[in-house]
Parts: sequence; C-alpha cells; structure tokens
Amino acid sequence: MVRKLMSDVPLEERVGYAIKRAFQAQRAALDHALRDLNITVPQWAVLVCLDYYGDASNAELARLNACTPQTMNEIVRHLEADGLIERQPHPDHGILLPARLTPAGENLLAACMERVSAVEARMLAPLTVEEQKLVRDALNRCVQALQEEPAPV
Amino acid sequence: MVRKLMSDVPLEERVGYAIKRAFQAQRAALDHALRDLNITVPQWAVLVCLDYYGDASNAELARLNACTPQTMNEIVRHLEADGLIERQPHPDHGILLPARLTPAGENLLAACMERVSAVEARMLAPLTVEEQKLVRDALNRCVQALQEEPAPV
DNA sequence: CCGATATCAGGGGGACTGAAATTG
DNA sequence: CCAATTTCAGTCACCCTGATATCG
Repeated sequence: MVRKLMSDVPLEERVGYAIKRAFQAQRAALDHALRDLNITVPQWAVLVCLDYYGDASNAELARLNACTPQTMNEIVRHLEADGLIERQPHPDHGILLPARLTPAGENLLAACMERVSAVEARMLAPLTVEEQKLVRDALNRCVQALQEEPAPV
Repeated sequence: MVRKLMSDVPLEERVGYAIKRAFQAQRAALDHALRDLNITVPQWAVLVCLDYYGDASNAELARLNACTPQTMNEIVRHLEADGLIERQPHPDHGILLPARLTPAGENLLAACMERVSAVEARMLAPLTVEEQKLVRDALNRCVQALQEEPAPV
C-alpha cells in the first residue's frame, strides 16, 4: 500500500471502481457463457437489438450500441456471414440496408438468452428486488449525467 | 418493439443492462478525458496499481487486472517504452522483473487523476452519498457472487 | 449542395491461445 | 521434475479516423 498520488478515497471505496469491476466480472461471465455458441458479446447485443426494436439499419444499430457505423458494419458483416441476420435493400430508400434476424439467428439468440439469464440470476442473487431497482435507477442517472455534458475539458 | 425472444423483463429494466451502459458511458468519458495525455484506460489502470500497491511484477499486475500475463506484458511494454515505468531484475529472484513508476509516470498519473476525478464527480453528481455507498456495496456483492461459482455450465 | 447512409482502407491497443526458456 | 514467471509468435474481434460513393 503506497498510495502517493491517489486522493484520500481508497480504491475499494470508489463507485467508479466498483462499476468497472462489476462490468468486467459480468463481461467475463458472459464471454464464458457464450463461448461455445461461437458468438461474442457485442454480436449478441446486436441480435438483442434486432429482436427488441425490430429491423434496423447499420447506422441505427451503431447509435443503439454507442459505437461508430464503421465498427458496427464489421460486427454486422460477421453476423451476416454466419447466417444469423440478413439484409435486404429498403423498398423506399435505396441506400438503407436494414438487417433482420434469420431463423438461425432467432434460434441462437434464444440459446444465448438462456445462458445470459443464468449469469444474471447468479449475479443478482445477493440483492433484494428493492436493491436491484435502486442500483438500476442510480446507474441510469449516472449515465444521464455523463451524457448531458460532453466533457467540458 | 418486437421482443419475441427476450424474457418478460424489458431491456431498460434489467440491472445487467444498466451496468453495461454505465460502464460504457464511464469508459467513453475516461477515454475522452485521457486522450490528449496519450495514455489509455488500461495503461492508466496499471499506473494506479503500481501507485496503490507498490512495485509489482508482470504476473502480479495481470492478476490485479484480471487478464493474462501475455496481455499485461504488452501493456507494460507500452508503458516502459513511454518511460512511465521502469523494470529492474529482483535482487533475490532472478526471474522476477518488478515494475515501478518513474518520476514521469508519477507526474502523468497525477495529471490522469485530475481528469478521472472530474469525470467521477460528474457521474456521481445525481446521487446522494448514501446512494453511492449502496450502489458500491451492491455491485461488490454482485462481483463476489459471480466469482464464487466459476460458471457451472 | 447538404445531410445521412453504407462501406472501403488503414491502423492500433488489447485480449486470447500456444509454446519456449528461465528460475527457484 | 515441477511450478511460476517472462516473453515470443500468431490470431482476432473490436474500435477508431479518413475517405469515397450513393441516395433523398
């Protein structure tokens, strides 16, 4: 224990550190749970979006996942190559190329959700329902606070 | 809104989804805050570990950050190339190569902490101190629950 | 002409597995 | 011999910036 430069608040007592650890633990558990299904967490997140919001273009998926269209394009190409989604030109807007789940994609998503739900249940087991609600609402307020100001530098 | 395969709980009401969003927002804000300091978030995390726990070998740093020694080795090589850390063979254990902060590393870490603290303050502004404590403790319990069982498959 | 979209080109940090050499 | 450490080699999904072409 040296801590010459950290502020007076120990690492273990920082909320940001707890968020980082929780995300890493969740991400690792999800990675492991989805590994033998041959799908990554970002890819699974796209399948969830398509099931949840319906057909969506690459640009829409990028906005939903907070990444660039170029990054999303690569994820989408993987999913398309694996036959999990298909894309047909939009009938009215020639440039739009909305993606939709294929039957194979729906089947794989269903299998993913079983694994994901098991991980979530394990993660939330120590919390009461009230605590879960409070944590969720508090984190959502944090996200909103970070997104309101685009970092004043 | 289609939601053919998701369970009955909407996406927005899932704690796991809130954790993911909070981490992504925090990570994006930190990326932006540290960008002009020419250091990445994983690299900064290593500097924090060295300041917080003292000198540490590559294997120790890998364990602290929950990644493989190979991955940590690459991060450490970046930091060493930038003159932020230095490594000297351990006097008693010839194979150990503990890393320590250089003066340049300490200065950069101090600059990083200013930016990071500003981000954290912005993120936690909507929460009361009690809420911060509850969120932190709840998340820590979640991490513990995930780490206890190594995924029963 | 402009805005939004899709996509190609290029690059980089981070993460992994596999394997080899070293040391206690 | 074994366990831990370090590190080379190779691979990959992801994420970015820049640039281009297309459509409304």
